[in-house]
Amino acid sequence: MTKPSLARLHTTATWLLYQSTLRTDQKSLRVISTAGSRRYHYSVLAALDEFGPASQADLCRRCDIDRSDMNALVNGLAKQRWVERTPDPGDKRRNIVTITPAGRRQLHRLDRILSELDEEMFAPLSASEKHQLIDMLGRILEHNA
Amino acid sequence: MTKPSLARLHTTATWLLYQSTLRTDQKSLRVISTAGSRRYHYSVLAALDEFGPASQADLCRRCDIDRSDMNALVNGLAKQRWVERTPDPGDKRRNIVTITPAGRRQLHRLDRILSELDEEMFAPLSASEKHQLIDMLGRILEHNA
DNA sequence: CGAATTTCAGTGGAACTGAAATTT
DNA sequence: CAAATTTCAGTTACACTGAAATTC
Repeated sequence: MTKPSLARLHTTATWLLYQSTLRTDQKSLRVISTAGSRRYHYSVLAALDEFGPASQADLCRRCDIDRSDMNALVNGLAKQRWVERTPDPGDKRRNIVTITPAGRRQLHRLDRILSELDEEMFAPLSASEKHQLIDMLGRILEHNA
Repeated sequence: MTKPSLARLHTTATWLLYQSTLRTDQKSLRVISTAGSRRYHYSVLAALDEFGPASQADLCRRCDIDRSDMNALVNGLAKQRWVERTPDPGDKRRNIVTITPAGRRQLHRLDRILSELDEEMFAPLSASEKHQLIDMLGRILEHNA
């Protein structure tokens, strides 16, 4: 579909942000699901890869994901054998979640398809513009945290 | 919550776009609902204000909203007396949707609170940066339409 | 005791799909 | 007949809430 031509919607950043996300999101969800994953598989696997094994609560804080959703996420990841969930011997409340070699492969698969998609969807921007966009979004994110 | 510190997520525009929107959206939904509206009340009322009475299908095309959702939207707007839905005498398949004076007042209310919010949420950006962001998002929107 | 962790049940707005009924 | 419009029923992913059970 073409973008709406409504004057006032086109001058509000919130609206443009929402609509842009809607469109980039549809595409990214499509390629993520063809890879057998969901959106947040990426951030959880990335967190485990970057910081090592962690409890679910740690992952929640690190990825900014709700505890309920994290539970369901780890269920799904464990079913695919992309992570292992083992009880923490030092603290019986906790699970320790660890990424598996297969999980790392899936992470790299997601790395690849998502960066391809990123290039495709932001193709109209020059390299410096894209860099600037990333910088601005990061600041917006922090400001509205 | 603070933003996740994951390295790769912070360099992908798609991800930052999604996360930024998530946060700006929570706030805008909150103020919209305190005004008694839903997100798309704004675009539908704006379209009626800007282009005059229209059929539901016209509104769908103009606002890029699904026909099912448009139906529900017009139901809600009509219940609040912000629009009137009358059969088109010239084409019995169609409804003609018209904005009421109360609808115009609601539109201006939404205009006000949304532009205030827009300023607040994008406060970290300078005027020229914000202008540039709006320009870039518009191009992304068109490119991924 | 209070606080943290995991887990489960459920809610709500949103985007979308498919199909029926009517009219052009 | 095909195409357009409205309407309804239902699905899906997601963000979130509340609460229970366990452990620190």
